[in-house]
Amino acid sequence: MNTNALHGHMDALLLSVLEHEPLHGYAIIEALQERSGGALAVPTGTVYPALRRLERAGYLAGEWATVGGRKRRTYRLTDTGRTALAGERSAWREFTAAIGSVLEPRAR
Amino acid sequence: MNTNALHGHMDALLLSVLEHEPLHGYAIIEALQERSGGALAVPTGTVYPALRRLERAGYLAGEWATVGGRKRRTYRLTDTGRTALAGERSAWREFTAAIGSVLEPRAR
DNA sequence: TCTCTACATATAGAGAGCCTACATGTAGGA
DNA sequence: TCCTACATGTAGGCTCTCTATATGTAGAGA
Repeated sequence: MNTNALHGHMDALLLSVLEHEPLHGYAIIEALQERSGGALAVPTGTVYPALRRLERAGYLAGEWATVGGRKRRTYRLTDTGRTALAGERSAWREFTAAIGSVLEPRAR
Repeated sequence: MNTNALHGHMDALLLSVLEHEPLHGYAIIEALQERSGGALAVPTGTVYPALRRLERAGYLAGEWATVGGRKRRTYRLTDTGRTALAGERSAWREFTAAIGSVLEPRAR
């Protein structure tokens, strides 16, 4: 899929994937791919900077850990992030409704 | 609505609005607003360059006309554009399905 | 007559955000 | 030893949308 079109929806995706459990970047990428049935192949060069951005925004809290000799930065959703996620969800519904009404008007 | 998030979907919108009748830029903007129930307020600085881009791509054919003393550039969908629209529609369905599956997973 | 609003198109420059390509390093299997 | 999976990160480029601005006509109202 042309993930370029994600423009602006990446945040929602990342927050959503972290809703129920903290994950590190690499695992987030895998989770996105799995949850979307393989459709979302988001490159690392997109995800890591985005996670930093969301952390700066206060939506995520990141923490370093070492597992099996490898360093990981695990992110969890903050309360502010949880609120933001709810906002992103309703924005997504509005967005699809608006585009959908133009693209696939119910003939009536 | 944050039309910035339209990124990449503008083309589909424009092609779709021109599917059944040729329109000029200003009328296209109004049609988008009307069809979306007021949700899509796309600025002229976005639409006019986008129309030129689609014309260069061969999806639209534009023609000058004068109506009531005002000059208009009326665009109609070409055959190539019609094919592109079909592609945009299926891309849109894939896109929403992918994001949707991450954002609002059917709890099951 | 003057002014305002609607109609109508267009460009320049800024900003956002995603991408490609590259850099770095560990662990484990062939 | 080499390759693959795991794991994070930066630099620079590109595309597309936005804001702001410019230009001009037609018609309504003061």
